[in-house]
Amino acid sequence: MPTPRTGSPLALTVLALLQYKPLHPYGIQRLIKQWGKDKVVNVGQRTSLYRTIDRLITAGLIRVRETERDQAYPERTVYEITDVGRAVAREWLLDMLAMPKQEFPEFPAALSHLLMLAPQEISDALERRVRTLSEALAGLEAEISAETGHGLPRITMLEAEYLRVVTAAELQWLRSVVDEMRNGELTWSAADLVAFAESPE
Amino acid sequence: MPTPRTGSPLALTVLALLQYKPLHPYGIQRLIKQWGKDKVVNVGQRTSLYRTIDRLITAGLIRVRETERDQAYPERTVYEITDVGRAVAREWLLDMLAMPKQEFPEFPAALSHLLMLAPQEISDALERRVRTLSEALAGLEAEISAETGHGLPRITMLEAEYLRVVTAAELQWLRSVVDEMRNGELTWSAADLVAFAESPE
DNA sequence: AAAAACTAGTTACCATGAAACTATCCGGAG
DNA sequence: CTCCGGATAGTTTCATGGTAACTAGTTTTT
Repeated sequence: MPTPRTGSPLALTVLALLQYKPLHPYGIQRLIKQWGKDKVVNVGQRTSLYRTIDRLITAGLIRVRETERDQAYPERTVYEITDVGRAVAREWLLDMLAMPKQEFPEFPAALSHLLMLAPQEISDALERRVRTLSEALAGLEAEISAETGHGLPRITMLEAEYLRVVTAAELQWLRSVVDEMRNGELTWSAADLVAFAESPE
Repeated sequence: MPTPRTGSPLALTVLALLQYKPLHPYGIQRLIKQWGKDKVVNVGQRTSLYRTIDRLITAGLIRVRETERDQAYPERTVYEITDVGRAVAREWLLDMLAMPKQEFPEFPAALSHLLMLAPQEISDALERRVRTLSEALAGLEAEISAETGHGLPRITMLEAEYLRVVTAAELQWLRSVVDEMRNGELTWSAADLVAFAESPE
C-alpha cells in the first residue's frame, strides 16, 4: 500500500480534521470554512474533497465509521482516521514545512512577458493589482487583530501572518516598480528587445 | 470559438515565443530553458506542452506553418501565431497582471496544521526550510547580478526581482518565527487547543 | 566500444478544479 | 400560504495539469 507520494493541502487538512473528530464530507467542508482554513485550502466545490477521501480510503489512512441516515436527507458517511493516517499526516506535514515545493504561480510567469505590452499598459495593470492587493492585505490584518482580540494563541494564525508578510512584500515591490515606471527611472527601448532575443545565453 | 477562459502560464508563454518566431514544440521547450523561463513556467515533461498546443490550435490562436522532416529524425511540426492569438495573448497578460488569482500553495496550508506537531519538530523543520530557501535566494541574486553585468535591461528580469523579494520576505519571517520559538517567546499549551476547537466563530 | 545526453514525440494514468445537476429541507419575505 | 434563497449532501462531466515511462534515432563523452 504505497501511500500517495504527494500529500496535497486538502488531503492533509482532511486528516487533520478527522484527528479532531470523525466527520462526514460535508462536515469537513463546513469545519474548513468555520475555521477560516478556506483561505489556504481549496474546498470551493466538494468534487476534489470526495475524490481526496476516496484516495485516503484506498490508502488506508482513513476508514468508514458509520453511515447515518437522517430521514429523507441524503446518506452521510462518517469517516475516521486510522493509526497509519495519523502517522502519515505527521510525515506529510513535516515534509511540507521543511522542503519548499517548486510551484508555478501565474504572476511571475506573466511578468516575464512584459515586452509584449506598452509601458502605459503595464503600469495601469500593475496599479490595478496594487489596489486589489491592498484590500486583501487590509482584510488579512483585520482578521489577525480580530483573532488576537479574541484571545486566540498566535500559533493558530501563523498562516495568516505568513500571507500578510508575503503580500506586504509583493505590494511594496509593486509600488516601487509602478513609481519607477511613472517617473521614467524604469524604461527600455525596442533595441533592448533585439539584444535580448539575440543573447545566446 | 470561445477562447479558453484561463490563459495558463504555459499557454501564454507559447504565444509569446511564437510571436518572436515560428517554432516546433521541442524548440519552444528549448527556448524556455535557454531564456531561463523554466523558473516560472513548468515544461519539465513535454506532455502538457503538446496538450497546450492542441488547445491553442483548436482555439485558433496558433496554426501549423509547415511539417519538416530532417531525415531519420522524428517529424517536427512548426507552428506560428495567428492575429487572434496575438490579441488574446495581450488580453491574458493584462488580466494576469492586474487580477491576483487565488492560488493555494502548500506551505501556508501546512502552517495551519502546526498543532499536530511538537514545538521542537516545528522549529527543526522550519530551520531546514530556512537553509533551502537561503540557497535559492543566493541563486536568484547571483542570476540577477550576472544578467545585470551582461548588460540586459532591467525589464527582462522583473520576474527574478519579484521572486527575490517574496523569497526574502518569507525567509525573514521564517527566521523570526524560529528565533521566537527557540527563545520561548512563541509558545502554546494544550489548553489553547481546546479553546481553539471550542471557539464557535 | 559503451554510456550518457540530446532530439522528438506518444501513451497512460492520476490529480485538480470548475460547473452544473439532483434532491430535500428550512426560514423568512411577501 | 407560497415562493425564494440558502443550507444539506452528493454526483457527473469536462478541461487542465503533472508524473512517469516508452519508442527510437543521434551525437557527445568517457
